[in-house]
Amino acid sequence: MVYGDHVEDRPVFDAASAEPLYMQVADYIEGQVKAGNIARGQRLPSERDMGEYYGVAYQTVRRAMRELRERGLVESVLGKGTFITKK
Amino acid sequence: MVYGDHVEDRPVFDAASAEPLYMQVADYIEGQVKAGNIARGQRLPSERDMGEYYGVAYQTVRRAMRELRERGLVESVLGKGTFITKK
DNA sequence: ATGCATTTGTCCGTATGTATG
DNA sequence: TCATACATACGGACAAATGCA
Repeated sequence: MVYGDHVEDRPVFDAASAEPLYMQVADYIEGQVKAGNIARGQRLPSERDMGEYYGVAYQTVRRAMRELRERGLVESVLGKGTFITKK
Repeated sequence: MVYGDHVEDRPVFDAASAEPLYMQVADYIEGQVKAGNIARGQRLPSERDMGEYYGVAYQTVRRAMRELRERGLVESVLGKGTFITKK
């Protein structure tokens, strides 16, 4: 999947929420995977692209990715990208 | 020496290490020279071949060669190859 | 003299990792 | 949180020099 393809509406994240932005992003992506909208083994868009797409900063996406790595949902490979773990 | 001849086990480089990959490669080759496993004046395998052999990208090998040139351990000649300096 | 293969050299694009303000 | 910069790493493409048939 490439951002630009229309798969679902861009989610709206609330910077004023008690829930940190990066957590909202992480939860959203986890939800997309669990809903089957993002396949296992699939590569996510670059962190920079996700930042633009979601309207949040690069570092916020990085925090979200770190969160997802800790949850075991994704794996990041330097120079290649971030991938949804097989299971 | 050609890679394919068995001289020593392929080293395993750790992409997750704090030590950059190119530095690990450079250090390994310097170690091989100092250990006498690679002779002075000898030509190294091509940078592309070393990349395949070591499981790293061509540009990463190039970076390692630059490091070794700066250390004075090797000299590169366009069209010919990279050679271990006499001293 | 003319190709052809080999090798180093250069550049670009993409991506993650780290650090700073 | 955001913006920016730099380092590291990979992949592809092309150029330049060398050597050989």
